[in-house]
Amino acid sequence: MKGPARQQRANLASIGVRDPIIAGSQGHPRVHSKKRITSFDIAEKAGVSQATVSRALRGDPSVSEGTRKRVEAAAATLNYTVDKNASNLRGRLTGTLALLFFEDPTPDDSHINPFFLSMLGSITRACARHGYDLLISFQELARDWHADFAESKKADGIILLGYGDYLTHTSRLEKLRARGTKLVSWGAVMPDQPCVTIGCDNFSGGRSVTEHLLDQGCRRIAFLGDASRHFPEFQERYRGHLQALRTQGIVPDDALQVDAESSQQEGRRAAETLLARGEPFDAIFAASDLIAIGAIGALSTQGISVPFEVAVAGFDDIPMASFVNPPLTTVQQDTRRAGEMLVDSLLRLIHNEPIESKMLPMKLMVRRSSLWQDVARLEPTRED
Amino acid sequence: MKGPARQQRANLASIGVRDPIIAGSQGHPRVHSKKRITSFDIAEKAGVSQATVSRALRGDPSVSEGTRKRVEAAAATLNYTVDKNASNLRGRLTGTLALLFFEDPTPDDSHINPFFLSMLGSITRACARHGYDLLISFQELARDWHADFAESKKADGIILLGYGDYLTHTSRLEKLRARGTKLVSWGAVMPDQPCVTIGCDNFSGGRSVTEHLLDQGCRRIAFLGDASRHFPEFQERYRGHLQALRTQGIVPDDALQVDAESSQQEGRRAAETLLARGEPFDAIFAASDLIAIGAIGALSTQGISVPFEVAVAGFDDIPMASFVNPPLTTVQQDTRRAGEMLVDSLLRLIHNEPIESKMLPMKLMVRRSSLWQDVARLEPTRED
DNA sequence: AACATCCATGAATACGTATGCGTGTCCCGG
DNA sequence: CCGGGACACGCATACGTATTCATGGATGTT
Repeated sequence: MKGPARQQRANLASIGVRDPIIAGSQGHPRVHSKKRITSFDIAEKAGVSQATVSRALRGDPSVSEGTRKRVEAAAATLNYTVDKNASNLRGRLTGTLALLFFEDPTPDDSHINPFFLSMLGSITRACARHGYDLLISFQELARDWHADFAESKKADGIILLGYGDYLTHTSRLEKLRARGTKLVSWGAVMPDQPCVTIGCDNFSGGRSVTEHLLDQGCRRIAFLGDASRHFPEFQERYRGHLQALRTQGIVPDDALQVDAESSQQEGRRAAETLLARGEPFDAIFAASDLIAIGAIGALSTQGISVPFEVAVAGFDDIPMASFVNPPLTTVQQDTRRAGEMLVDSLLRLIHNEPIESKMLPMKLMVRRSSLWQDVARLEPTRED
Repeated sequence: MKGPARQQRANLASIGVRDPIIAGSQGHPRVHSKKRITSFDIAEKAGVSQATVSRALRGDPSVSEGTRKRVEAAAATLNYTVDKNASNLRGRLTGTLALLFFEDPTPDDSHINPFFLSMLGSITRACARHGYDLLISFQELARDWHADFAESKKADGIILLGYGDYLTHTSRLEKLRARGTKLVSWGAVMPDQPCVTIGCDNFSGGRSVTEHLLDQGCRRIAFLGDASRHFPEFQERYRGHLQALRTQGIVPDDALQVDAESSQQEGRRAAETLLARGEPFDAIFAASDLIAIGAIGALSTQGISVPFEVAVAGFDDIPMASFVNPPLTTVQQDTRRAGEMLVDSLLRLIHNEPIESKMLPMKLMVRRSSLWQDVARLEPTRED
């Protein structure tokens, strides 16, 4: 026993000086009692030490049952909550995952791409199920996003989400990985991925769309979507498209491909470009549903009937797809499963369990927009 | 001066013992140099004290220009980022807002209500614009949500979002407010609100829908939506509906109101219930677009034509509304503006500026689903 | 030239929690 | 009656930053 030792600090019924051990120097008299309730208060109330409070509250087995109950009761009475900042500072985990969302290059600012909204929903849900919070942050591709989040320690891991080639910022990703930052990304699963990636099988998806259109008897199938390497997902879909064509012995015609990013405006524009070229075509494979919907609008404006004159298929199966007229044939990405996988993978990574990139299967959803041949012209307009 | 004083700590070129002042006892030799880079390291590198680093990095004007530059350079070189946990612990702000999202009572688990998804998007954007991060958390109404977030100090303020009567958990809200928690909510703006609320003018919106239907010549207008006090928004819409009727001297018929929560399933069920009652009706005012869409499905199944036999209007103007067939007449809530206002208000609250509840105007969007009377049966099916 | 002033900086904490280590107590076998 | 566990728990400290107070030097004033 060395003197009066450091008393339990507690600010419940306490006065003036905060910390007796240094009371000699000069304690700020801090009168305004609006202090935060801390574990010391709980400790006092429960008649134990702060350390025991901490242990009790986080379920340390070395605390006896009775003590735990008392502590919990005291905490409940005082409406005490652990300060996550302090907790995170001391421990090293935050119980939070970060979602970095990369904008489409065309931020039309009004609506977020519905597909990502859907992913957002499922990721949020998956996080909730695991007891994690989700920190969301929009990012412009140009910015120094890696710096902001890397070590700011606000999250235990990062999920990268977005269309486009954000994954090609390899140097940044490398830096992150070098520092041990845990991250997984959504996107095209490519051979030389700089980080673990979960994505849908865009290649197979693309192939099955084109196969379906070919089955309908279409022969000149246009592809609307940016096929450059800046949009790996689109590129994969395009590759699938080409392979399906070649399998049938059809030689792809470059004149039937028009670049477009994922929005209705772009889809409309692309379709108009296509029409302006004067190349005959009997089907459109749009790299995303939004493009498809925009394209249908353009065709419709020009009095071209879908699907009777031109069959159309999209990609993503956004909720809208089944409600447009005609209902849109498309490829469904299982966003629910995808979100879960992203979160699961990230959590495993955080716990140092082995994980690897994975490709999810896709499902072709055939609806009226692609039923080109001799199809029932009977039912004029009904929901699917 | 008491002895060698506590040296600048720095772990860059340092060896073994971490903290010289307690070196006497026994310092863990911590060999693995995977230590975090701290402001002390920057301080050493820049030849200043840790305090100066902190000041320089957060733009304290008392730091000279030269010093600041040197510090910034050092920080950049070492890839240093401020540890938000420590920073938040010391300062009292987190630079983060929390969004508590209350599930619809019917969590169909696959898709989030599109209206809220839209709000989510605009809130996220607004936060980003203000340089705040957004922490998202789903909540079940039953749970002790107030405890979890109140003082966990992960966020500077809270936005409450959800349909339903979560705002009536007055005791919880009171507790929060008593503790000085900053919060704003989205919802029906009612007289005795327990906290600042931003909401749309549901009453006027409801009234204008019914006025429009009356203008079309409809006289027996059914209302599909829960009109109980558990859904204040719906209730307000219903009140607006009733007022419009009474203004025209029409006596509301209780048989024309069917409870429904906001989902397609519920809409379908409600419409079936209505039909089963055998009461004649010539229009449906659905309390939300999802309900409306479900109802149209039910009518369509029974071979009842919309809008020729029954006019239908919804509420919310979710993206889908303009794409269903027929395009749905509805009331637009300006989610973009709403999200901005929520964030703005919360930030003001945090900065102790005065704010008050506010109601946003709504806009009636007339589309084909409600054009009941002598309308052009010409155009069979075209996008809006 | 002496003194008040201002500026840039350093020293010393506090923020609230988690945890390694040590200690007192109780129980049991010998 | 004693030694050795096992068990619960308290002590002291570190986590990394922000801020208050003190300080030393440069500048301005009479």
